[in-house]
Amino acid sequence: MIRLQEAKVACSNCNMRELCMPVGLSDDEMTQVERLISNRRKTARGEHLYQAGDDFVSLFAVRTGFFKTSVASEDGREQVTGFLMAGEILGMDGIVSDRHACDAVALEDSEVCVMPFDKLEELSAHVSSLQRHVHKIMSREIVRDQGVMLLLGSMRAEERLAAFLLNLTQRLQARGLSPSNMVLRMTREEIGSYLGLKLETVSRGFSRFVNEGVLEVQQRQVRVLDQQALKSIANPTVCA
Amino acid sequence: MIRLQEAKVACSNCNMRELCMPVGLSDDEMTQVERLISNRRKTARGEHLYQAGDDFVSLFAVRTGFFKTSVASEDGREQVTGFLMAGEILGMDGIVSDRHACDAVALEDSEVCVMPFDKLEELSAHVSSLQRHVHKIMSREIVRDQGVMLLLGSMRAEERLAAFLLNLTQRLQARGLSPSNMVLRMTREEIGSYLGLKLETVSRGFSRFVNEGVLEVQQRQVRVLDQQALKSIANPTVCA
DNA sequence: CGCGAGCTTGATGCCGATCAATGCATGTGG
DNA sequence: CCACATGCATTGATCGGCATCAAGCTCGCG
Repeated sequence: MIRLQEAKVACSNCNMRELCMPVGLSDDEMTQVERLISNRRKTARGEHLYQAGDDFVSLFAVRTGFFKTSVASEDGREQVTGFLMAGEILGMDGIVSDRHACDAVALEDSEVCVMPFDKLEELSAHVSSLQRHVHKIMSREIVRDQGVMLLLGSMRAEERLAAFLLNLTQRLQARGLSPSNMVLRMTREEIGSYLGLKLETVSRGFSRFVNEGVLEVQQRQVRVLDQQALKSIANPTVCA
Repeated sequence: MIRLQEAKVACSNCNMRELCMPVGLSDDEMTQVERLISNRRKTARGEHLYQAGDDFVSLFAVRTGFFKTSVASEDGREQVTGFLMAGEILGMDGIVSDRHACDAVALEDSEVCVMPFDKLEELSAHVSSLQRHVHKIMSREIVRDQGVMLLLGSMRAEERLAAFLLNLTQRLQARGLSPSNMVLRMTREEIGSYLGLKLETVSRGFSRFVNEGVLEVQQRQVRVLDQQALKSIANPTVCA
């Protein structure tokens, strides 16, 4: 009889493998990694995976679903710092002080693989490709953040929006999904927070793109009609 | 006879030690770390320590001097992503793709300790406190970047400027320097780029703070007269 | 069905960008 | 030592993009 517990999906079979797992592991090493992350956790839409101030114990790999991360200033302003989809890693903000520095909230019912960080460190001391992988994941996050700074510091509203949409299409494509047809998991307000804009500005941007024939938008359903146009908007001088 | 080569300053004697070195190393481990970073490099004011696209080989610890890091969009806009002073670590942007993703430029004559990254990984596999330290340094950078996003995405011009000055005072204080008396190493334009503002706006902000009795400013010489006022400007609701 | 959360769209206003002129310090060559 | 150039900073005037305020719309859901 099948257990009522969720059926285990091993990393070696996981279709997100190439996104969150180092390549070139031996069978033995793979087994060790699978033991490390044998634990899973479901997070319902709207629930926190963790909050600022929580003890840091584990990193999380998104298996299914969609998350946002956000930081709040002391006076209550919230800044969305990222949107995360399957195969991406959450929680690295907590390493430095053993407490999480931001909130992570599921924007739809989601499931993550739990990776206890002390175990991850221990194993990566013996498996150099895993060690390298951990470093690359953290470095990737640093580079991504620099890109967001560039966006927030030097782009105008419609450029930001175009860059945001392009980024989404690329990440969907990397997962074998349609890059032109997507359902946004977040509200206009959350997009605005991420992009340093008000929700009305985001909405107007979408409307403008629709009028220009770049997008079709129906609520959160977005279809990219002219990816090239998006690129030229996001990066005017190069693509004009 | 003393060698004309620079006299070696061992990490164990370096006054930046507690900033860039893990605590609790045994003598033997400390020796290994010192061997790892035995190499130094001087960078004259205005010169690049590295540029976007350069092969990534090493991390760098600032020994003396001052750096900025910046990313450029394809159409040439530049965004300053950080200012680095003694004891801080440069180069982690290069790990993910084995190429540097940003530029690092010395804003005054500077010297860095060179830490070959493959050696650092090898050693950190054997010295767990070093491994942990590397992770913390990268995590700290991620958290810092989130703070900059919050600043760029949700603060107004004078709030940004106040937060920037407060951050500088804190870092100077951590180095045993006067938190109230500082010489800015960067131009108004570079401050503006970092804060997502134009240089005129930065200048006007300084002038306003001077009128309000919060600062004294003479060119790049800045004296903080009222740190509490700066805090209440940076974070209006909490400190008002 | 009716409520409420989220979205769109319009009117207005303000903050910071832009444009422009001047000031100031440093350096360089006559 | 002065004349001039150059880079950086300050300050004023004006402009424009996005925020703000406000009203109505859509859709999912109890």
